[in-house]
Amino acid sequence: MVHNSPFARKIASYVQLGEIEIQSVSDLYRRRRKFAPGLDLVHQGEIDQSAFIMADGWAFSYKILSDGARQIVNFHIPGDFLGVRSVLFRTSDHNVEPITQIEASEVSKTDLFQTFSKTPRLATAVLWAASRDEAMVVEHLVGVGQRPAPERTAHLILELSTRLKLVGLGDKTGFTCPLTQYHLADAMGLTPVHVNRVLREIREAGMMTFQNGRVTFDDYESLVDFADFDRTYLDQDGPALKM
Amino acid sequence: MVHNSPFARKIASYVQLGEIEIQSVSDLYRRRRKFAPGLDLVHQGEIDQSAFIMADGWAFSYKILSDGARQIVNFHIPGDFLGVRSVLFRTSDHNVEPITQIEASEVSKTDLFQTFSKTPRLATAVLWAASRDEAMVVEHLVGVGQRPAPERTAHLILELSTRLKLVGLGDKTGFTCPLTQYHLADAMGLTPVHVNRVLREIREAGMMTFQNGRVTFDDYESLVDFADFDRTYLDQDGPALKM
DNA sequence: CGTAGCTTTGATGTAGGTCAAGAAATGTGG
DNA sequence: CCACATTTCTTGACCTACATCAAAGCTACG
Repeated sequence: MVHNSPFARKIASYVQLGEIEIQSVSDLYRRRRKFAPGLDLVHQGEIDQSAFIMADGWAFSYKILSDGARQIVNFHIPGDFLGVRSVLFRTSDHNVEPITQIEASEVSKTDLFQTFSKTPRLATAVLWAASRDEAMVVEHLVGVGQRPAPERTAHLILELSTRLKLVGLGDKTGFTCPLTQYHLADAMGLTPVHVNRVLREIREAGMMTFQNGRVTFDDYESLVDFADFDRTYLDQDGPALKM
Repeated sequence: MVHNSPFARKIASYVQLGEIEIQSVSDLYRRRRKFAPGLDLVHQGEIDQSAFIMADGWAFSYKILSDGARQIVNFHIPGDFLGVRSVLFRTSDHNVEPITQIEASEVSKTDLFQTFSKTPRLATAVLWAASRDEAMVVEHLVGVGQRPAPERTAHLILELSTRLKLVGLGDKTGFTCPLTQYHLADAMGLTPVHVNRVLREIREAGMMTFQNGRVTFDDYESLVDFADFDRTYLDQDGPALKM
């Protein structure tokens, strides 16, 4: 039922859902639409932006510099609630583009605020998710600023794996992954050519294989070790619910 | 009076402050303490963290990797409200260290929520400030990922200048700046040695001088141009107040 | 079944890192 | 207010991680 949706599954792992919350989630969830790959669903500078709950597929948010360089800020997978910030506060300062065909529910500002006042617990969960996203951006900054390319790559893949496992996509052995090496490159501030070499290196070290739309962990433990990946990162110890 | 404080000044530029709001701000503001440079006021992993309103001095938030590398995530100046995220949601995932001696008001979780329910307009302003901080982190990621060192450096300094001007510190000619080249290096993912060379280059190009605790703009227009600095970045067109 | 988007590899270039060491500045105790 | 210590800054010589340029082989799907 509702709990089968990635969003509900994720939310439920943060807060105990009661009758009303389940109803609200299911309301938000019902109005799903499909979006084609490559067509931005959020763009920079737009006002009165909606938020989106991702139900299926992959997307990414990014910024473009005047010289055409693209920095991918984060990837979005099923269960993600994206654009909370733009909705709450003003114009969007970034773009969001689907990688695959995606299914997402558009949540208007009004809907969001109504849901918030009806079900404060849900509001907490949503804001908690937003705060998790922020932590991820910080982690990306740390990676790009301080980690060498191979470790950075391993770290990014492990982060994705962790997030995917939380919504029931993929497991310890690997996951299905529609990203191209160009996506990885723009997320990590590297060239596609170098990403390719780094992936080969990691593969030849027997740690992980990124090929044919699939990531396979050949030695998960070594990879975690190599990337210096914090296992508690993205762990939900739950939000400050007692408030 | 109250409006002379950097925090009130900044908040007032977002929302119209009424009687009650001014009172609240002034309440929060009164309980100031001094903190010595070098002693972290927030550390990673700590729970039930307070937020802080910076009244005077400079600080920075950062993360340390296991190999000792440090990534500075942002600098904090008077008027900044820091730690909103940690307070609202859980344990802190980063550290905050004062650069100079600072004066800051500690705002407990309880205080914050009380203020929020008493003065919703203030809540909006605070969340808006938090969202601005997030935008800055994204911009830092873009810089570290895509901009060459000289442009990156120019951009960071211009960002600081813009923020400082908003709270009445510094002007078009420059600002007082307690940052060392080590700070700049760790914020930008460069070595101090290279930062030094880049600063020289920028200085010799007649654009800006970073010396003796002061940044001087020798040719502001060229610098903005060189850094591809968006003049509307950090502009407050105001939050979504009509809600 | 062709053409456009990916991936892979090689040869070569360069931005920025590392190592080293002296010069300024800044701070501290007497 | 001066010696001395420590932290910053600056510069030079050299090195490496990653970029650039180029081209060939894959894959996919219209």
